[in-house]
Amino acid sequence: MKTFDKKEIKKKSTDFDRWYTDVILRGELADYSPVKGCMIIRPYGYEIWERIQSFLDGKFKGLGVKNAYFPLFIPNSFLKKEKEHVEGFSPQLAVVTIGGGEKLAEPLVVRPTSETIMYDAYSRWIQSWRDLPLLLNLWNNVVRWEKRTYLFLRTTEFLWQEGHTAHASFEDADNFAKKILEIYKKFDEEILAIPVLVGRKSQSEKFPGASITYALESLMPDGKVIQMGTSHHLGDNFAKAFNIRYLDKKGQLQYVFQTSWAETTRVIGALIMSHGDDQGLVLPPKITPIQVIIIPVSRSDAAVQKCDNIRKELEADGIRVKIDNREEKTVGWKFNEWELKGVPIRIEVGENEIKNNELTIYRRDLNQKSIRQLADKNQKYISNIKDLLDEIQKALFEKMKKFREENTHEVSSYDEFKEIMKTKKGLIYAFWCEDANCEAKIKAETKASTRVLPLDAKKEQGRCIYCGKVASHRWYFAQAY
RNA sequence: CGGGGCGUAGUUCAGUUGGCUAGAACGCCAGGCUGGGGGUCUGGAAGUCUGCAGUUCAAGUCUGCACGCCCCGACCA
Repeated sequence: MKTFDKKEIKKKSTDFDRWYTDVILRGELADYSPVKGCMIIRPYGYEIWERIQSFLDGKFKGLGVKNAYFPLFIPNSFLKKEKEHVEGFSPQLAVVTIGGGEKLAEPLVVRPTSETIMYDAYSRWIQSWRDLPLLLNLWNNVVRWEKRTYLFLRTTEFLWQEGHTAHASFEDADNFAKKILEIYKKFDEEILAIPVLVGRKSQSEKFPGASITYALESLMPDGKVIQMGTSHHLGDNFAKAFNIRYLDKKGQLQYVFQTSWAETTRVIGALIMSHGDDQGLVLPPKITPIQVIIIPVSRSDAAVQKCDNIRKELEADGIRVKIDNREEKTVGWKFNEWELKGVPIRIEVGENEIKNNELTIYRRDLNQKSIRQLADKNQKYISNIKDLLDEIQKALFEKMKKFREENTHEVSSYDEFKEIMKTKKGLIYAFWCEDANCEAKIKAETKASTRVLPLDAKKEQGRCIYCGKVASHRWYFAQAY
């Protein structure tokens, strides 16, 4: 018997970056493409994206948001209308200068984000207070010419949703931006089982053109942090640049206040990193394409029948279940394959199970096999499996939450700060005077940047970790992906 | 965009001081025996050795240039 060559996948603990890439490629989530920096998302990975879309789309619609589509190409001049915006995005743009064999009069930018092309339309569509709020969302792709790429986390082209709303007042816009944050938080924590920190970005880290950027950040097992989503309060910056005005009830011409918010295929990267182990992917039950894989160990009629009975019963209750009855693969091969692909529960059906009226269940998150006796032949499997899926979902979240707690360091000296960044990394919670200069120096010296000021942060008295001047809040710092 | 590494079968790679009719393993295809942790036997298909130019009787191997990919930094969701 040949043993599985574990060298095909590096260990998560010792070769984290390599492990991450191996798991994606071998798990058939994605593949490299002929175009540098662009990735192919394979069916198994795309199915995860579809589940993400389906959950978020439903929640957005619950807030009254409608989906729309805007063009891939944006006139170059549009981007220039908002000063910070163009400065932020210029280095990353792909620009089309030739069309149909002829040089274009005005270059077209491949959208890096759609604010400008949408708000040009908004300026025509919004005339009256009755037109507000205007709540639109796009499911599309965007292009940002990244110098260095990494599957799912940083690719030149990526998929996302971008929501864009216009409101009558600053407060309305702020409330909406925060409602979106709640949706993202619920999604990240309850569906992806990844705990997030929710807060506000510093001036230097905010979206180019925004007044306030809110973000959700998650700590990964290697001690770095991934931004899981953002929700921007754009103030009236774009309204002024694009002249988006409405007549209020008193007949006064007013600028609108806007939000934009996004969550991308990047979260799939976070999903892989957060839960995976040396065997491969570990997918939370609520997001995985397949929740239960049934593997017939015997080829007897009785075993085949039993597999099919289990499948029908689980399917009837909405569980995503699949039988792997491929003739050409051996049982051991199938075990390894579905572990690599992160299926939460495996049910093995052979002669023992039939004879003893029991179920052999393998839990992917714990890599543990257990045998469950059934009281009689008519007892249903469903409650067992449903409860177990819930239990796994919770266990994955709790595990990550515990990890975050253990790797969040409240520090009071810069030496301590530096020491942590040099060794175990993780989240650092420390006073900062909010001077961009201190922030830049800390980043240059330790790689840690400010991540967020928690939404519920209380005002305290302290001294900036770097310069020692008076500081009123503690911020989260970490090295970001 | 800087620094490093590498381009040979689908994949990972081997290929000696230049001698090649270019190999292995895994994978793939056909069939047999199997089946509780990547099982096994037999047979088979598969290559513009990244490209271009040069040196040479002879280039996968040496030289130059180009292109591509991977890794590490700065930029970024």
